[in-house]
Amino acid sequence: VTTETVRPYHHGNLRSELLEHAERVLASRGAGALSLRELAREIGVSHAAPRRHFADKQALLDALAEDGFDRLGVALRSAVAEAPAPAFAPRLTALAKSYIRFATEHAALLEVMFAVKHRPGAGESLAAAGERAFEAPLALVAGAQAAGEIVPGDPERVSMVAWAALQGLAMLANSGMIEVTDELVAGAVERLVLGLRPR
Amino acid sequence: VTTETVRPYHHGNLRSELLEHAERVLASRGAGALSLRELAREIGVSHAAPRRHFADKQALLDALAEDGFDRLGVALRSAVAEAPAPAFAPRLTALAKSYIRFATEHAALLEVMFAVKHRPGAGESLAAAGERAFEAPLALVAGAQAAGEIVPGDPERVSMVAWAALQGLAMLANSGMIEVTDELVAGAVERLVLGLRPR
DNA sequence: ACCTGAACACCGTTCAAGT
DNA sequence: ACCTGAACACCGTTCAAGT
Repeated sequence: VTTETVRPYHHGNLRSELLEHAERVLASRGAGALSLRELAREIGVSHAAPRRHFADKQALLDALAEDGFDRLGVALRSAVAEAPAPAFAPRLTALAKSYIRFATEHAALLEVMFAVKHRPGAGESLAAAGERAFEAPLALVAGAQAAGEIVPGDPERVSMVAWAALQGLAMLANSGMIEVTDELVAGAVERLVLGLRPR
Repeated sequence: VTTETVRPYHHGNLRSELLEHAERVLASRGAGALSLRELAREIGVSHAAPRRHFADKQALLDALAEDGFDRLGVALRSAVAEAPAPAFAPRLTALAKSYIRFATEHAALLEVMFAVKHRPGAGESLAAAGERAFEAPLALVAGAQAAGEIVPGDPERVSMVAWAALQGLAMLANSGMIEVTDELVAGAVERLVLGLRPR
């Protein structure tokens, strides 16, 4: 009996504490440093305990990715809302800067989010989270199409180039091959907008 | 004394055999399945033997990445050379298709090539290989600029959007989030070319 | 329902010793 | 110079057993 609070046998919120610690490891030491045993050790629980909440390591990674998509969605939504002007170009610029910021500030998380092969099983709820994150960008494109600001056609198809370009910029930046500045992002968006002009 | 050839104590070309086996594992089971011990086992050498040729696992991955960049460079060079017409658009299309083909056919290798953080140390020769791979695309852009086909300016900066877009398409395809067809690539290139038009 | 402890089959890395 | 064998400190996963 010490002054410390006694750890109950039933931890109570092990799942969320695992995710919390995992995110800290991800941010500070990268995806490669994630170890279920270490997480359990730090939380003060047996190495087999996480098994109750995540079937395996991949399940934990999927949960982290899902959470990441949710947070990305919030960032993108507010970026569109807070853009300096309601026209397409300024909004896409705001979106792009927000996306690049998120990607570079959460490099390891992004790696997990876009890890090769969204598994067919877990893909269910993870894919849904991914789609939700990109609702704001899609709505922006659809709106600009309705206003005749950009080329018509399937919004997903039309916005694919822009989406891919941002994804690529983020990735190249994170792998240390280029340095992404707000200026470079603005220039890239300018060309993307030109490419999407009607006619 | 059997009919088998006797394994000499000094293997002779352990380094290249390690790389060869590693690439097979990469292609068939992904980067996560790569194990130095397993490679050594399959080659028939002790688990400590690879240490002589690769300081650690990362050194092997770096060597694989460097080789990957070399092969990508070959593919891109011949794509430009074999394009249907010498103008910018058809050549960029050929380049894009070749890039996407390489990326999707060697998904795990691409993952290794663009793994987060090109380490400061090994980056030396790896970064050089990366730059060599993109010489052909850069030359294409510079040539098109000289011919007045696309906007002037630093070729690296000008081609960044296109490069990033292709990288993004490849990555999204590899992570199973989109399906990349030749048609989609052609459409993306079309918009990129429009965005690069002078004026 | 949730967690523990021991066990299994792996890892990467190091290092004295062999040829 | 190049490789081996044993050792160290880890992993993820499984499963009977505890509370």
